[in-house]
Amino acid sequence: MIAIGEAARQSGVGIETIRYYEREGIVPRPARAANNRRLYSAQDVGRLRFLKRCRDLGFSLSDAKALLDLSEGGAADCADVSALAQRHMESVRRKIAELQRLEAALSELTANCAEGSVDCPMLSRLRMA
Amino acid sequence: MIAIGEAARQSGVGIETIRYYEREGIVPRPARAANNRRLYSAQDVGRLRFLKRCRDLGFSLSDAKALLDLSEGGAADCADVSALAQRHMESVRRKIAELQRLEAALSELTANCAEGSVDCPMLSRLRMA
DNA sequence: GCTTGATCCTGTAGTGACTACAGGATTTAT
DNA sequence: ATAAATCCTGTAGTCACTACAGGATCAAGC
Repeated sequence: MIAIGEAARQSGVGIETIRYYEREGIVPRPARAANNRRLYSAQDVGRLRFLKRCRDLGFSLSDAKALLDLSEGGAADCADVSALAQRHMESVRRKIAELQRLEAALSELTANCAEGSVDCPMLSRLRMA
Repeated sequence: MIAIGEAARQSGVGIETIRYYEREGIVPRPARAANNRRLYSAQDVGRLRFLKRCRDLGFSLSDAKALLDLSEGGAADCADVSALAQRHMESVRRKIAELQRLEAALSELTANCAEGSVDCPMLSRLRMA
């Protein structure tokens, strides 16, 4: 059993974030030492590492929690996991498309910029009625 | 001079958002009718439309405010505008790259999924020590 | 035994950019 | 006269943390 600082180091999840996950019920309340300090088992650290990986993959915290629950539930519902991941992938793809739209628009707006024209072409486009 | 609802319709900025911009000092306080209701001029609506376009291009509210200030300052500093836009474009490109990384990782993780294997391959990867 | 620094605790408030009420006043249309 | 729409102020909620404040405890070195 290790202290919260060591659990943070081993899992990659920050100390304050671990306490936040506990408050939010994302992870179970850990054991406590006689001095009231939190004590984490290897399984606790495993849960935190799992959550960290989900977050790094862009899953929302509630999706990460759902995946964790699926992972700990006896039946490893691969289909459920896959569906969740597919939905997330589609949202990632939509975000990429949206950002590419932004990039194209910005690129076009700034194209005629910095040519020393009297009125900045980007600003006039943004001002258009 | 028009009421806030009409200003919202004409600018595309929501009523609550307009009041929020006013509270935050993004736009000047508008005129008021005798009954204390806000009254917007064509210039006010123009400012809101300008901000809406900046936000739709992904600029932060403070960047949008900076662009608005540049737009209203006498000297249309095209170079400043361009620099701001370039910085924003780079952040957009970084976000695209990050999301593409996510997409690739998700795609790889789900590749072997839904094959009816005993243990879901995505979950086991997320659980790895 | 004492000091110093590291670590831990609880609880609260801040972030960005809105959004959603609550509870009330006034205006417009029927 | 009444009903529906619009407006007002003020506060709280969203997401996922992050940053304190203010204190307690612990470990290491002298």
